[in-house]
Amino acid sequence: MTSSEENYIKGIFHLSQGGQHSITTSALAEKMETKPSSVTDMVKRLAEKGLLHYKKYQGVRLTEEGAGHALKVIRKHRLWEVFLVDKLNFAWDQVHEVAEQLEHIESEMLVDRLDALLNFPEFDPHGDPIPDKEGRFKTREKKLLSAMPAKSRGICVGVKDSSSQFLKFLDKYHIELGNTIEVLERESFDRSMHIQVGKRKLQISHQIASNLYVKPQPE
Amino acid sequence: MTSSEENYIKGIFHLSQGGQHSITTSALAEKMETKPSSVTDMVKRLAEKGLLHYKKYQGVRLTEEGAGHALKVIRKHRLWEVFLVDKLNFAWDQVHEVAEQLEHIESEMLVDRLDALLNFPEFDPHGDPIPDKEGRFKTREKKLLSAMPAKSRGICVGVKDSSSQFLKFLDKYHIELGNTIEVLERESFDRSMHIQVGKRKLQISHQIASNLYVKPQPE
DNA sequence: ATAAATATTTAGGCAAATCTAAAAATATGT
DNA sequence: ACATATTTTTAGATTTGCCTAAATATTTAT
Ligand SMILES: [Mn+2]
Ligand SMILES: [Mn+2]
Ligand SMILES: [Mn+2]
Ligand SMILES: [Mn+2]
Repeated sequence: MTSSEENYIKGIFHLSQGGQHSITTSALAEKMETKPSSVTDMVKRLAEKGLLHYKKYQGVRLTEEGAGHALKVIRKHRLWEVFLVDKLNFAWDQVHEVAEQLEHIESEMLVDRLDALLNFPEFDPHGDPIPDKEGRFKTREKKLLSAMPAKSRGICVGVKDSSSQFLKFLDKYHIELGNTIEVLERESFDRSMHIQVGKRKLQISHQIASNLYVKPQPE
Repeated sequence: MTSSEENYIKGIFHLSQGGQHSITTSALAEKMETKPSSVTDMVKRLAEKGLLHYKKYQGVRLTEEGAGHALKVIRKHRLWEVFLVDKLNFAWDQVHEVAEQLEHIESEMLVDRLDALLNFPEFDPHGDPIPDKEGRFKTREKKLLSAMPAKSRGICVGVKDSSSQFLKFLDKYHIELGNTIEVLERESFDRSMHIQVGKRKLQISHQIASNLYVKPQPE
């Protein structure tokens, strides 16, 4: 399987996580930053190889085999991200591009040994779950901070937007995965929020709150 | 630069180390395990990009830029080999294939941090020198064991053949880089040698002796 | 229900990297 | 020197992955 094929499979997998049964040509074209005609070409090849189901004008859906392959690529991507952060001291906004390359390296031994070196991490630096050898991964209860009511608390467990700009913004305000965040007050006018992170109080816009995942805490 | 282009540049660089001024199309075709006509195509493209000098029927020679690029790829290849052996416990006969893939990953930060993680190694698991950031590398005096006279001693510092079969053969007889090897006697008939490795005495064929490099020791 | 807008596919082309077969240049042997 | 052998290049095809423009199917709006 080529890198390009793997990227398409991964793109389809991610779009499928959004709940849709079938992924349209145009949605996939947008995701892959390519033209719909190129997508049609590629999905025909992938259907040929048994990695997805494709009927003209009906969009695509991964086969078991296709989804399995997607999970392997995602596993590699996220393990490499952990490696870059934990072992090479990359910042969490610097790892994605390199992981995009490393995820295509073929060697089962490499992946498994890397997994062991990193102590079998269950989540990547952005809070996304890492599939194990069999493709299984932990899910955890999480809600967008923007969906949390006033007076509630949660632990920051992930980001929805993992762009370098957003991650650097979080760094600037010292918001990290693992922090406890309490919602002090919600402004209905602009949907901004007053929150407390550890001892610090700050006000964040809706845009920020709607890209941070928290695990709601009791009490 | 594509992986394929990098592989050609690396192939030419290695052939050039054998002393020839100019590398012929057929020599390169053999090295790259491809057809001469494919080589002609590729070297035209590489000449176009300024990575090598090419005149029809005259063979090729790397430019400064081409050689510099080759050194970068070789640096990455050998650093990754060290990583696989030192950090992921690969055997020295298992690293080459994976390093062939990893050497094409593009990220200067990755290479430099990896170098640091490994404590700036100067030689790879097969005894080959690792170029530094500027492309400079240590050379050390080394001779083929087959060229050592009787009663002489040397330290095993490298292999000429780094095929998995040869490396596994050395493992089987517990011959490792760093071992002191003494030549006890040379058989002129079949050119086999009686050697002493540490406390152990053994007899090795010319084929083995002519693929092991030693650094001659005084006395 | 029909027309207009939108989405998707097809057709035809291009660049990279490979191949085979044929042509051209170079090297070798008597 | 000249014929023969070898090496190298060219010509033409193939596959992957992409493009643009045109054709076709589907969806939406009147
Ligand atoms: Mn990523
Ligand atoms: Mn990630
Ligand atoms: Mn190697
Ligand atoms: Mn090596």
